[in-house]
Amino acid sequence: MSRPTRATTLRAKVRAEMVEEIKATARRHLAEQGASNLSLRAVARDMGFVSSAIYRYFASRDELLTALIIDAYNALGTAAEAAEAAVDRADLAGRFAAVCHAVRDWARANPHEYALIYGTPVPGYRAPQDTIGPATRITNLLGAILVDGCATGALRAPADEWLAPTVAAEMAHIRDAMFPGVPPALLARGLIAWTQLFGAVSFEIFNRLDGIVVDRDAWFDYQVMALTHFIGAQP
Amino acid sequence: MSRPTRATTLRAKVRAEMVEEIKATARRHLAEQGASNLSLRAVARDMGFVSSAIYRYFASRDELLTALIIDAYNALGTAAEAAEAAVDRADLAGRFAAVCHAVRDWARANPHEYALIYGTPVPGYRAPQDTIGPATRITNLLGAILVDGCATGALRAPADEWLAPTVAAEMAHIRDAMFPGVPPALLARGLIAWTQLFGAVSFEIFNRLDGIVVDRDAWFDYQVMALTHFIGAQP
DNA sequence: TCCGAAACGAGAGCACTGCTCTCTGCCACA
DNA sequence: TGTGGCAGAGAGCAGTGCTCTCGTTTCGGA
Repeated sequence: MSRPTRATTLRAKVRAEMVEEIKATARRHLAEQGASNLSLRAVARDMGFVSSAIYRYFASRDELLTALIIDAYNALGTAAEAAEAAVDRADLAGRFAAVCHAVRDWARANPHEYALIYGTPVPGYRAPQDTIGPATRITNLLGAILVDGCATGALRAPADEWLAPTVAAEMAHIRDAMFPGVPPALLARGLIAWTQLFGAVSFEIFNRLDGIVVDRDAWFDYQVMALTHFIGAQP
Repeated sequence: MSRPTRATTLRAKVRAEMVEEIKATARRHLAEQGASNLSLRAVARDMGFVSSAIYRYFASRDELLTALIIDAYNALGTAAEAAEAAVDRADLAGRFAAVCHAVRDWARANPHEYALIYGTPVPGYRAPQDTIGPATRITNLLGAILVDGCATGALRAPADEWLAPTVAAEMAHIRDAMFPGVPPALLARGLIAWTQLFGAVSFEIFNRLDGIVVDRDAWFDYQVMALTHFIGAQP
């Protein structure tokens, strides 16, 4: 305990690099064959050693998948945050569109990783505690747009909206916990926008649009426009 | 060729029953463990015979899954059609709500089957031709509401909508092929409603709402209400 | 009514999977 | 500098999808 966790002993550093390398290889396999076919043995083989060696770094296949899930959430979050940060703070519609397009672009570039985090939950269910932090980066980003809009007066509650009492109460609770100053009726619309964003991206990534919509870019733009209007932001 | 296909020879009948029994058993396993863990051997074992016997009826595990997918589409379609048919034809909002609630109810009652058809596409991708017919029953139902509304004048194109030329052209094409009389701008909204419906149900079924929304019924009602308004139907 | 063909289920076997356990060599650390 | 602990190898277990072969049963056309 004298000099206990010398943050990075050489051994720890090598180990961390190994972990990264395994994840990178697994990610490559993922991109080629999807999550359900991800084989620990194949990953090990690909790296030139035997399958049991992987278990020095990940206790199980599920643990590897969980690590990939967390990385995916973070990659998506980073991409969206970067895109949103590049837009003028006062341009709420622009910020919203930036998030939407960043999510879609990342999903199209990494469809299997997107499926990993926004597709069917694979086993009974997973989502250990470690994943919820990275998972909320997108919602925080969207929520911040509402908060800023309300703070400057650019956004206000939709006039003629009626919320069921329980819904209104839940929205108020979320507002108090995370998004100060956003009226329940507006927050509800924000939640719908969040749902719709991932619904739209999932439909595209999971081939629901095949044979229906050809110009996917234009169609997505239209959907973003509709959502922008729905939350009351001025384009 | 004299009495050639005596539609149901005894053998054919027994065979068909066997197929149904295998599917039923597989469906049971599915409900317990999800699609990725569905084991042909386990299904066979459960039915009291050896795994190779299954291959007399299904050429592969994927073929069994495809059969289950088609059944799932049909079960969902039947449920939605029945619910919608029970509503007064002139009550467009009621018909729309009936479809939405039927989809959600069926999904909650059969989450793994829902995941099978609206979750991540499992292998590289499948969706053989046989699945697209049953898959369109919901869209036809939703489209018919728009068609009827336009025919009676209860629905009209949203006034201030601007569609990109390619989107407008694609909507016009879909209208001509399937939904006569529905203006492009309204059809586009209908497509968004369709996307949003399954986006909302998927979010609920795939646990995205955990820790966010408690009263799922009220929340879904609210979403349906917003969509009803969005397509211009009077509640 | 009878016989050939077709269908059927059993069983062994192949190549693969995740995971465990044991063994050995080596090297970073105290 | 000596060594404890870590890394990787390898064998092995139980499970998977799928193939092939082999008797048996049973259907149905002549």
